Parts: sequence; structure tokens; C-alpha cells
Amino acid sequence: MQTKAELLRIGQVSSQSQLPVKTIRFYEERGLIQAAKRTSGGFRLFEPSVLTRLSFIKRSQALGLSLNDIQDILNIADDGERPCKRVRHKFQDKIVEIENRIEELEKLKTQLRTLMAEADETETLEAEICPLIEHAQD
Amino acid sequence: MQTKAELLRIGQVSSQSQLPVKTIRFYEERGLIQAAKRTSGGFRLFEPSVLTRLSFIKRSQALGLSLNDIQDILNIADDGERPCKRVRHKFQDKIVEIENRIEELEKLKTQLRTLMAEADETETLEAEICPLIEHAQD
DNA sequence: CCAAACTCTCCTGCTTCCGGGAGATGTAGC
DNA sequence: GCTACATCTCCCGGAAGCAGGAGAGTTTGG
Repeated sequence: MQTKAELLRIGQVSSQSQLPVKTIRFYEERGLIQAAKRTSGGFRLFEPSVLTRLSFIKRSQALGLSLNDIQDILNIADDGERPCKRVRHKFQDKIVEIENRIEELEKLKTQLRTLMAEADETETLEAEICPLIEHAQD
Repeated sequence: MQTKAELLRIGQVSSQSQLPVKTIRFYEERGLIQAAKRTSGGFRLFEPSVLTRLSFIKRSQALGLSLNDIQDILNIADDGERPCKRVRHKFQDKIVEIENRIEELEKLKTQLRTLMAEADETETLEAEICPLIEHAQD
């Protein structure tokens, strides 16, 4: 008698996707996913395909894409187009971003190390809060 | 006639420190700096030493410390102690953090590159949103 | 004494991604 | 019908670091 047994309530989606209920509602509100319909009482009913979508979102996030990035991609996919070209671009951009960030971090690390090494051989002047920091050149 | 000419108003502090007025008020509210007193009209009056403190804060931020980190350090300094030992610890922690972050980012980069390379030789299956992402192993 | 410039407090917003309730219903099993 | 549990819609907060603006008061030079 369960002609529509394939529809899932939010709790089931939550446990099957390993995402908090709050997150699922939040994604719906942001337009990342959509509930197929509601019960007469107002409960959300999702098609099982939402699970694919959610895991797609999860994986994309793990790859460093923001929800905005992901939304762009899903919108394209929803238009029936393969978003791969777009994804490729996003990836390229992300790679550049990542490389820049790594470079910055390397600089920072070097600076911190240098400061610590230098402090060992520097006289501590009275007027300063902490020479370790104040001696940083730039 | 200016027995207390050494005190600075917020605008002067702003222009001399190159920090927005808003930021200075914000720092005061957070307890990072302190106004020496107020005029009868309520204007903040700062001692010039606040400039040293602000540049210390700036430099620390540039080194990747958060305002919380900085506050900890300043609190120690305000107790009359040299915070260098603490700073050293913070630096050590930061270095580890930075290294971890770099490692993560390197992984991510590799993953993105791998995905893009693999996608070139993979058949596109119909059921997926974008094989480029879905084929990521973890 | 007046105008211009300065400063005050308080409130909202931004960005990202939700988490934690409150208070009210809905649903399912017995 | 009752009970336990699931879900609903709001609304607030938080982490970081401020920015913008309203509306009112202060200071300074001439």
C-alpha cells in the first residue's frame, strides 16, 4: 500500500547522508537541493536522488569548493548541461588560489623561524613589549 | 599652556597608526588597548605609547596571530612579564598549524590535478552530475 | 558666536555554514 | 485516543574583524 514509499523524510535523509537535519534545511533554503513535496502536515518529502546530490555537495566541499561554487555547478547541471567545463575552470582557479595560499604560508613560516632564531642572539631592550615580534623586518 | 599636550585624540591616533578610527574603538572595546582618559565631553584621549601597542598588534597580525592570540600576549606583557616565552610557544603552535594547513592544501591540489587528468581518459557515465567530481576517491 | 570638523554611542550588516533553542504541530504505533 | 518521537517555522548567535550610517554632542579657529 505504499505507492510512494520511495520518498524520504528529512530524518531519513539525515541519517542516510550523515548530515544534520539543520544542514539539510539550510541547503534547501539556499537552493542547493529541493524537497519533492510536503505532507499535508507540512513535512518535507525528498526523492532518494537527493542523497546523490548531497554526497556530491559533500565531496565538492571536501575538494575546497564553497557552497557558492557548488551552487553554480549544480545550476548548470540542472540546466541539463554537463558542468564539467565549468568545474574544470573552478578547479584551475582553486589550484591557483591554493598555490598562492601555500606560498604565503611558507613565507610566514620562514619569518617565524627567522624571528625565533634571531631572538636567541639579540639583546632584549627594555622599551619593547616583545623583541621577538618587534624585530620582524616586514 | 599645554601641560597635557602629549595626549592624542582618536583621529590623531588613527592617522599616525594608519588604522581606521573604527578599528581603534573596536580594539579598545576588546581590551587590546586602553584610552588614558576622556575629555569632559567624552572624547577619548590616548597616551602616545598606544602607537607602539598598535604597531605591535599590526605586526603580530601580519605574522598570522589572531586578536585572541595577541590579547593573550599583551595580557602577559601587562603583568610586567616578558611574554617572549609565551610568544615562542604561540609561534611553535602556529608553525605546526601552518605546516598542517600546507599539507592539506598540497593534498587538495594533487587531488584536483589527478581528477582533471583522469577525467580526460574516463568515459562519462549518464547517471552522474559531474564525473570530474564524483570520481574522486577520497 | 558660529561653522566646520571631529567624536560620541548604538545599531545593523557582511561573510560562511550552520547550531541551539522555543513553541507549535504532525505522525505512527498500540 | 494517547504517547513518544519527528518535524515544522522562527529567531538568535558565533567566529573575525571590522564597515557604514543615524543622530546627537564637542571642540576649535576665526
